[in-house]
Amino acid sequence: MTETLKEAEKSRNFLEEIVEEDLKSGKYQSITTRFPPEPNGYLHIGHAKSICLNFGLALKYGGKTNLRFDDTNPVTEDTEYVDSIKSDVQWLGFQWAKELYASDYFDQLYAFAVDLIKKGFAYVDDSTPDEIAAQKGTPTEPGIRNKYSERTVEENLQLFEEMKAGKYKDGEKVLRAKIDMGSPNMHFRDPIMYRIKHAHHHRTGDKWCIYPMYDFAHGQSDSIEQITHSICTLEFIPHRPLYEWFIEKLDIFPSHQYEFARLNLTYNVMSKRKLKLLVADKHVTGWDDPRMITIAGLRRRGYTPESIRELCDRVGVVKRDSLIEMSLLEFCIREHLNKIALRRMVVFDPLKVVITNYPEGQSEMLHSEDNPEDPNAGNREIPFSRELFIEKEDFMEVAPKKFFRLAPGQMVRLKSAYIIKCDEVIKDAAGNITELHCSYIPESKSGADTSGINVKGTLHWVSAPTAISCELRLYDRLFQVEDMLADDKPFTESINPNSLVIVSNAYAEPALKTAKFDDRYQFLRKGYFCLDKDTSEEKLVFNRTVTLKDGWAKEQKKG
RNA sequence: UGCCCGAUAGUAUAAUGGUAGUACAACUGAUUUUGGUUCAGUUUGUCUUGGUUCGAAUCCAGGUCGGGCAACCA
Repeated sequence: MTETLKEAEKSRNFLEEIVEEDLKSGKYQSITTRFPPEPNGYLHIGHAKSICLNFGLALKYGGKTNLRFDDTNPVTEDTEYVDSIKSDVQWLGFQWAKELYASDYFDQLYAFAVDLIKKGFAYVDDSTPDEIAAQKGTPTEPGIRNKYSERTVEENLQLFEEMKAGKYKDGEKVLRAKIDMGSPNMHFRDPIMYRIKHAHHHRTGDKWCIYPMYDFAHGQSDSIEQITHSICTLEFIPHRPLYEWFIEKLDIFPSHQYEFARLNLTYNVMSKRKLKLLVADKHVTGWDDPRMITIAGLRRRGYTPESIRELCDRVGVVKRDSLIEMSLLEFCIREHLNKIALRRMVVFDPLKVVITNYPEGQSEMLHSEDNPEDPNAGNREIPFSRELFIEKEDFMEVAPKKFFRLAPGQMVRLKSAYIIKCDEVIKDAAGNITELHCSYIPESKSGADTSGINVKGTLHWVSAPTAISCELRLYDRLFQVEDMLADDKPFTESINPNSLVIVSNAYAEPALKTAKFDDRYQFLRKGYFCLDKDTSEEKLVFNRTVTLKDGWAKEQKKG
């Protein structure tokens, strides 16, 4: 074990420090956390950070984590989202102790509300939403209490029961906590606990027409489950005193809330509302469009759970806002894919090459490693013949001196095959290059090279007679603005028009005919790819997960 | 002009009163049958002003800057 690794092990984030202290002091024998999504959209990579944190903490310290759906607003929620969330959490590699729903606690929550009414801490308010907002004051001016706050306990009890019984229409009445209309914390100005919604709930059906607000559901749900560490994002900090107030007045298990900074990524939006809009307005093909930073999108794009967990590990857990560079996510996926991806050759933009000194009709099978990083990955055979395809961009008629590829009179190696020399450039009447005539060095066969020739460049290639056609989907960032949160424009105006480029007819080596959905591929010198679900009998479709780092592109930029 | 958070290289994070370190990014170079990988190296940092202290990124005070809070959303 190296010195630096020891150091790294010693370094704990602030939540780990809190948990360790709580365990050490005997405050808790073991910890329980929860991941509490609202089933109103698909999970994104920001949720992945929360998932890794909540499940990771419990895993590290021998505790449990519940998956609890915060389903207190029936009009936005749906079982489609419940299903997707469950499968995404599992795909990320985590297993919850219990699958729970805030709606499981509706009866208990109602009883809690009755308890608070009896204690004089809650009242039924008939004001309209506008009136309530007006009476709330502003951050710099205190609010005012209305006459409804003076209702008796008996009156409140009866009215609340009538609300539950469906006697009133949506918005006609609310139940409010009686706290402090002059509090500098806006959340203390008699927050709404229950509102009337005659809406069908995805789990409780039509049993209820009143639903608890987040503030009156979350802390108590935590408490019911005996959550020891309730971890949420920074914007809930002002809610914490209220979270504690309800628990104290109800005199129930004291869960505690801790806040960390949500994950932000450059060139991305991290808001369910915005992601939903991208789907609804068809800027993308769906929640699992490979350009989306949803878990489903990343999965389809070819990201591995390992790489996403690695990112969440690396970004850290702190209380200050941050914006993580996409290059870190790309580093994480390249690091993993480099280890596991099977190497294959695919020509995106073909240029025909005829090996003039290779006999017509002849062919041979060449051996190549499936992954040079992993000797256990095995080998495959690649056909070689007189007619090949190489990448158009790998040939230049007039080449700069650092161009280590093909040019008239120049030699390159064909990966796992022979060294070839470009003898002649064939053009059509319009002057376009149609093919290259090259000669190969028979003694330069890969693995048995006795030619003594050293070449700077190695190209990928595909034998023409056995090439198979496939479609390639090349993805780029969905947005053009680095910091989307700081951007004033409507976010849809920053969409990258080139976020998807389709190569409809690329040539692949025959081994890809049997490509599998779970396998990851590196198309040599091009990038990492995976099979897309749109693949059919007639057509193979591959998604580009991420490009390879491109040193040549950098060199060119320098001019 | 209220209240609550926060501030360490380009980005992110560590140092818990005692040598400012790590990763990503960038840049050099070596290796390479992927201009990939790998390896070696370089550049860049404690918001500010005071105070406490032998000693401050760390503690205290003022300021500056950034974020959040006035949904019958979560």
